[in-house]
Amino acid sequence: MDIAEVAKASGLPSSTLRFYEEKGLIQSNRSSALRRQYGGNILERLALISLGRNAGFSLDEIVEMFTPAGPEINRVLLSAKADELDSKIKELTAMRDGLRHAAECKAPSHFECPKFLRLLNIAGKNRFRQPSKLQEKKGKN
Amino acid sequence: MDIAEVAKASGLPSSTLRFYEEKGLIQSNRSSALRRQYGGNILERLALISLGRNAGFSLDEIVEMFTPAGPEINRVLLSAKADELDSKIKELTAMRDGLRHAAECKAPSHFECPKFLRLLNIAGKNRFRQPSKLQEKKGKN
DNA sequence: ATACAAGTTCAAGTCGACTTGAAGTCAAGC
DNA sequence: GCTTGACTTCAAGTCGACTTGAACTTGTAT
Repeated sequence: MDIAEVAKASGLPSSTLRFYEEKGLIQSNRSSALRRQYGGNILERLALISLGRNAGFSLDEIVEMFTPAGPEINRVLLSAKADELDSKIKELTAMRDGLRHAAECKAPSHFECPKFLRLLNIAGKNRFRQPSKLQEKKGKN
Repeated sequence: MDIAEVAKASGLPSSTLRFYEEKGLIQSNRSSALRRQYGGNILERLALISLGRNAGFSLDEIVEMFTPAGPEINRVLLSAKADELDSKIKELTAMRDGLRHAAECKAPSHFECPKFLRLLNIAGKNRFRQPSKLQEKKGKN
């Protein structure tokens, strides 16, 4: 597959594909002179990347997961990420319920409805400055 | 409360408080010459903002929710946001389960384990380019 | 042979959410 | 009356994830 095909099939612009390659997220072999050619698993890989991004991972984190740097490290990382997702899910659930309520509540300002606030407080364990933002500062090299 | 107190109580640097004010997220009355003074509800408001950010709303979206621009519009917006959160929650849940499995799975590369991939595909309804990124392009005036 | 489309590199620009820096204001303490 | 320290404004910088632009090479069509 050449870059245009992959771009079309994935919906990603070719600039993004080049950028991902530069970041080490995907690979290509240069068939002819300098043109990129992609293998059949490229779409699956891109889907995975997109999924990871959707779940809140940074590109750097996704790179780390792809390359099994250390066998132990990755498992720990994965578990930790799962835990983060778990609390994020709880938060979003509370937020969703709060929003649903607010959409039906007749309080003048949604954000001042006591029921709404109570719902939100469930998620508000980590108020203000979120301590784990799902992507930590990572300081590459 | 002056800005230092709010900063300490909220954990937000004063630069952020000024920035939020500029964006219209919070207000202050200038007591003495030019120094900001904040009312008692400021912390609640900041908590709400933080919560919204955590849930994936942009600052512009949060501003819109605070100001009841049109009574109908906001309800619709809120419902729509709740729906978005709902699908996001489903995605994250699948991702979390996938990660949990991967953390225990003995496949060489986690992202190549078929069970992991199957789990992820549940979330993969919207593969690649995510169509609603939870923050839409909004083009302010 | 030449034009053209599609690829390439590399540098710079964009966007949201802040942060940082320079330069100035002001009340309080010495 | 002058320093100090906490505030102020405004401009510019940062960071991640891309996008855009300029300049260049290549394979195919005319």
